[in-house]
Parts: sequence; structure tokens; C-alpha cells
Amino acid sequence: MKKFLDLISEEMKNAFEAAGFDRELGKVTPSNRPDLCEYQCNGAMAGAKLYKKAPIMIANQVVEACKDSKVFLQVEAVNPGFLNLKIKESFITEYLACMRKKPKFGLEMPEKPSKIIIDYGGPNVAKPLHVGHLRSAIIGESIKRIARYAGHEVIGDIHLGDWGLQMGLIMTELKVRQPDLVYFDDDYTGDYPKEAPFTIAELEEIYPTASAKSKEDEAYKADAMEATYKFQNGVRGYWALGKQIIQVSIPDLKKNYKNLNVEFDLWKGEADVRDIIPVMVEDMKKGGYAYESDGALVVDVKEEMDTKEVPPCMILKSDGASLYNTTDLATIKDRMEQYHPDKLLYLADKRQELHFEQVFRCARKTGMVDANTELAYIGFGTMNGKDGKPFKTREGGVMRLDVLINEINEEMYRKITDNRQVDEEEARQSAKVVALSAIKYGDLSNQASKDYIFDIDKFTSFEGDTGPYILYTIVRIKSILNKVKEQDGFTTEELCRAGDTLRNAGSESEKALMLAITGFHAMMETAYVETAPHKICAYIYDLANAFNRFYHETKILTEEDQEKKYGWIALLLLTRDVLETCIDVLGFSAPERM
RNA sequence: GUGCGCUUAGCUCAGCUGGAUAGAGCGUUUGGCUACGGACCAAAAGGUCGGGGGUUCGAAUCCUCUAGCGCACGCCA
Repeated sequence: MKKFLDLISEEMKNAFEAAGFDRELGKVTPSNRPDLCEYQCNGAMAGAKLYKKAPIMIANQVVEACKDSKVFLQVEAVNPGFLNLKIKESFITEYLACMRKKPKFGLEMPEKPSKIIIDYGGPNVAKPLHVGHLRSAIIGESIKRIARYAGHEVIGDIHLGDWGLQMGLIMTELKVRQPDLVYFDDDYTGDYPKEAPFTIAELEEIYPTASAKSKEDEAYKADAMEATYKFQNGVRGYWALGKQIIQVSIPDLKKNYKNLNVEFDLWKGEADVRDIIPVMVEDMKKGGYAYESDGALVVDVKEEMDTKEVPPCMILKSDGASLYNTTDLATIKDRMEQYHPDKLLYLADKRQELHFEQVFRCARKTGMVDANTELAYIGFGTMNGKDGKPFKTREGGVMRLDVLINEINEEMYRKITDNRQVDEEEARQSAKVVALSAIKYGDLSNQASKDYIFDIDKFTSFEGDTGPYILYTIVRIKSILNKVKEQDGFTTEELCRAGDTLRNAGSESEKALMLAITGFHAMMETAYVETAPHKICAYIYDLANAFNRFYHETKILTEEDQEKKYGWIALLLLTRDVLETCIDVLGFSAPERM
């Protein structure tokens, strides 16, 4: 269905046309003076020059043309030429009734859905997730869900970091501890064991140990680099061992991402493109794109329009090893061939902007990506502590993600059980759900591209613009609905039927709530087009406020007029559904009670 | 050095394509509890939108200059 704002604009455009002006002047926007009107149109002022007429004259003519409108309750011309609009209750009610009946509240679906691959997450195997992975996971998951909700086909790929020096480091340390493992025997030709010779817990201990040793011991580091080389070049034992490191890491990563309500469709990594790299490099040479420079193989990606210096994109290091660029490019090639996507979307720290610029240019120049596939990069800012510096533990180290999450879970549990009797198990469960909303909302309500301050006290607060406040509002609605069910002896289905008929708003706050709901489509569309989850946050915060205001002055359960009461129930159901849809798109959910 | 980004209330942040009196939350002050969940609601105080100049009937928003801060600039990822 059409967006509410478009419908009103249409009506206003007709009025401009009827009054003899260009209909495009009739564009309506939400009011920035809610004390005066619900919507406004500034077209009369824009038309003043065009028609050599005072804006207020134009506005008055338009007012005249709006006389018999079925949409507008009031159209008022105000100096210097504003058109202040109020909407008829019946028009709003009809619109909401229509929203209730349609899937996705009647959000218009694209004629041709795009196929989008979104690359986010990017954790390294064998290393625990830390806070640096949080933003990518949270924002990426939400952007994926927004695009899906908007009707597109989206594939989320975690793009594991399983190619770098950390692989060699682990192998080197493993060799020190267990030198007799068959993986290290170059003469071994049999099958390698299915069981990995380590657990995830051991891996998490091995890596930091190895990393520390390599910083002090040159020979150790050289061994690690050699092991990395062997792994990358597919020396049987090393390759098999590397695969096992990956296989042991994945279930652990899955578990951790599941706690964040983050799911990937593809669990591919850099190592998966190993076979593609030589072919790709060969093609780049043959095509005359790649050449040697200071011993390294590079592709020029400068463009005439550049205002800055864009260094060439390095494909191979002077020792012949591949690097970040190489695997990213090979991954693009792989994705293009396997999925033929309309868009490749990357989510990474904003400091990587130049890297993606180079990679994208290189991919286009070498013909790996055709003109109708879009390459996009969304850079996000740093998560800082209260001091404005990158978030650290009290001791100044990198904070593990599970530690941080546990801390917030505990804080939530404390708040939920504070001063009240609750079932232990249920309280634990809700604490988790609410804690996740606190973390995610805290992150997503800020613009992704900016740095933000991760303030646990602020995010976990039940007051103000926070996740818990949104959940609280939803839970409150659910609570009322449950009471009605009890009171009138309804099942959930019966309640929905009983609350089927919306009625015209009977108060300012009810009308404001209804109008807030009508903004859903425009908001969702903007959130998709601008990849801006924070707009969803702003919307549900407004909606929750509108609901709480309405709730505060409306006694629903004790209302004796059944028609009135069930009209409100209908409005509650719709409000709840819109709120829950929005938080689902943001990547969290609401409990039944909290 | 080159380029990019940021600067809005005491603090944390919004501000849609230029519109009326620049908005929230927290904190501060005040009022509302016989609780459909007060984890709420209502209200007040608090701003030269970093600074200068320009475009425009009209600028936080567009252009330009400038200051402060941050980030990135071939063999890490």
C-alpha cells in the first residue's frame, strides 16, 4: 500500500493543481510545530517566485481548493505562507485497518528483489571474539534483516579470518608441544585423523602463548611464518591441520554469535578461496593489469578524477605471499561466479575505507565485477569507553565479548530481581533477553559511521531512550492483553477477532499514537535505502512514547463500552506488532514478562 | 604533507529534500501513586549549532575560508 505521507501529499498536490499551480509544490512533510499542526506543506513559499505572487496568497487559494477533502480535517494558511494540516480521524482509522490486514503492514515490495551478499563479522579462527567484533555483528545483522524485510534476497557471510599469521603461530606452538603429530611429518602419505589434537579451550590458550613467544623469539617467528607459508600453499599436513583449527573454531563461534542473536548463511573464510588465487593472479597478469613494482605484484587503481593519491592495489607481496587484498579479491571473484549478486555489501571498521576503495576499483578494472553489480562499503566507528578512548578492560586489555555480555547479563538480573519476587529461571532468561536489547539498542541507536561511547549504565537503564524501555513498553502492552484475555475468557485467537475493529481516535494522545503508526512504511524504506538502523530506533522510541502517553490517560480494562474497549485492543495489538516487528529487524526480542 | 571524517544544552546523542520557537535522554528543579505494571506521566531551567564569510525570502543543513580533534595513506589484517 502507498505510504501515508504520499497519500496526503497526493491530496495536497491535487489541491495545488486545482488552484492553478504546479502540483509538485504540494509535497507534505511531518510538522515541525506539533503544537500547530500534524503535517505541513511549504509549497506556497517555494512557488512565490515562480508565480510572482505573495506566498500567503497562494496558500489561501490552496486552502480554498481543499474544502471538500476527505483527508484533511483542517488546512490553514499561516504567514508567511505555511500550510498547516490536520488529518481526519476516519482517514487514519481506514489506513491503519488496512495495515492490520496486510503482510508486513502493507509495505510495498520491490518489483525485482535484489540479491545482496553482506560480508560482516570477520572474526579470526582460534581466537575468542572480543568487543571489536561487536559492532560488525550487531550492525551487520540488522542491515541484513532490514534488507530482507524490504523484500530482498540477502546472504550473510561471516568471512572468517583463517588465512593469516595466526594459523602459523598456532601450528608452531603445537609442534613444540606435540612434535610427533603426523601433520608435521613430511613423508606421511596416509589419511589424517578425524579428531583434532586440541580443543577450543586449548586453542584459545595456545594462540596468545604463541603470539607472545614470536614477539621475543626471532627464530620462533620465522617458524611461524614458514608454517603459515606451508599452510597457504597447501602442504598436505599443514593444510589438514589448518582445516581442523577452523573446524574446531566454528562451533564455538556459532555458539557465541547465537548468544547475540546473529546468524550467518555462509561460513566461508579466506582459506576457501585458496584455489582461486593463482588463477586470478594469472588472469590479472595476462590482462595486463598486474605488474611488478619493488618486487611486489600490483594493479594501478588511480583514476583521473582523484583528488588524493590512491596507491596501487597490491596483489602479491615481494615474497610471493598473498595478503588481505588478495583474499578479498578472490572472494569477490568467487561470489560473482557462484551467486551473481546485484550487490556486495561490506561492513568493516571505517579505518579500512581506503582498502575497500582499492579492492573495489581493482575488481572493476580487472573485469571481475560487471557494471550492474554494486560494490558498497559501510564503515563503522569505534566503540569507546566512558573516557572517550577505545573500550578496554579495567586493566587496559582487550575485553572478551563473552565477559562483557556476562557482565551485562548479571547487571540486568540484578535489576530484574531487585525488590521483587520472581522465578529464578525466568528472571535469568529475561535478563538475557533484556541485556541483549540494551547492548544492541545502545549501539544501533547511534549512527553507524560515528564513534560512540559504550556506557553500560546508560544502556541498561530502564528509563529514557534505551532498549529496556522499548521492551518495557511491549511487555506492558502484552500484560494488558493478557488481562483482557483472563477477564473476558478469550483465547489469543478470540482476542484478535474481538479486537478486529479499530475506531476513530477519541483523544489527542490516541490520535498521536495512530499517526505514529502510520509512519512505519516511510521509516522502514528510509532505513533500507540509507542502511540506517538508527532510524528504526528513533521511530520505535517515538512510538513507545506515544503509546505510554496514550496508556497513561486511558483506562482500558475498566472501560464499560465494549466497542470502545475492543477498538483500543485493536490499537494495542497493532502497536505491539509494529514494535515487535521493528525490534526483530534490529535483531533482538521482547520477553513475555520482565 | 595529501586526503577523509567529526565539532549541536553540563553529559550522551537526534535533526528527513534548506522552512516557523534547533529536539530527545541522562543529570538538575517541581508536580502527579486506592499500580489495566509509577521500570510511568506532566512541567521548568539549560544552546551565539567550533569560528568568519557567502548563496537564499529563509541556513545546524548548501558553498568557501579557518581552528581544534580523530583517522588513513604498498609488502599487517
